[in-house]
Amino acid sequence: MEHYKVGAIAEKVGVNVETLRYYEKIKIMPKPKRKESRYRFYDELDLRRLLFIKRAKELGFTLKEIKELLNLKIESTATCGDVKHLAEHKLTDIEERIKDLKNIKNVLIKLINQCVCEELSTDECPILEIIDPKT
Amino acid sequence: MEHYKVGAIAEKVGVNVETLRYYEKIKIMPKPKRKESRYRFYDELDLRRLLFIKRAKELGFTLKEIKELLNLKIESTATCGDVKHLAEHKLTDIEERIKDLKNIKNVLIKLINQCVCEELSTDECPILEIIDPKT
DNA sequence: ATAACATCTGTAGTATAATACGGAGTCAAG
DNA sequence: CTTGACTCCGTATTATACTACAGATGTTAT
Repeated sequence: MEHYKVGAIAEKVGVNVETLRYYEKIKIMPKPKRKESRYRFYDELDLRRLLFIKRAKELGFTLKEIKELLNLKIESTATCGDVKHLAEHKLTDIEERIKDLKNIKNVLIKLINQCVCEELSTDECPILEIIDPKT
Repeated sequence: MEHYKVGAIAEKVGVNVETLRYYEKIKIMPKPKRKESRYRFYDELDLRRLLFIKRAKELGFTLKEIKELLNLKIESTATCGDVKHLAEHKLTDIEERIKDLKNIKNVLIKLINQCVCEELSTDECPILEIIDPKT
């Protein structure tokens, strides 16, 4: 199994070393193993987790929400319903995000295609169509 | 044309009155008209703009990025190429976001379907499949 | 073996995006 | 015509998410 010192994993993912310590403190990353030197050592699973956190943040999730996403797993029949409920809620949220991003995408495509330098309506912002597109 | 005092538009959109003043200060919302009372008055266009800002923020854009999106418009042949370039860049970004959100969506769906309370693999986090799905 | 560099801990500081507060002016209902 | 709600402005404070620093210890390349 591959393993990384804090500086190596930080560089690989493109975050600051201090960020890793911070994530450990707020318990979004687990406490890594230590060598006799007391240095932190991370593995592939940590790497994937960190990559996920980074991307989810870019997608607009807070660290709190990301923590929830990462803790979604079915542990027993007892909690199964709760987890399912939470996951369904997240799913709805994500479907709405996708929908809205697709709207933005369409407006951008229109904007780019208009960009053949035709005459255009004065100073109207095409982006505003996103929220309330002209039918 | 409909018009709103600051409290009215704030409530309609679901933001704080102070937030509107803040957006004005950082120039992401334009300076609204004032009545003799010096009260701010907003119109439908302001409303749409504010709604867009709110949603774009939830989608993970910073206020700086949202400002850029809102300023995307083709003003003259001179800047046409630049705007097109910027818009294309944003488009790529948005397409990647959609792709990643769809991955998360698929994992959540799988998770929800597993939720018929079958026996499940120990304590593996299914969410980690998102970044690097098992082929 | 001795620089140069990485990591350790704890604490302090920063950037972004609000959010709150104080004291004064404005509006609208009874 | 006053009283309570709304708005004004400037400034201060807060929450989130880092980011930097200091001083000590551990590692590595020559």
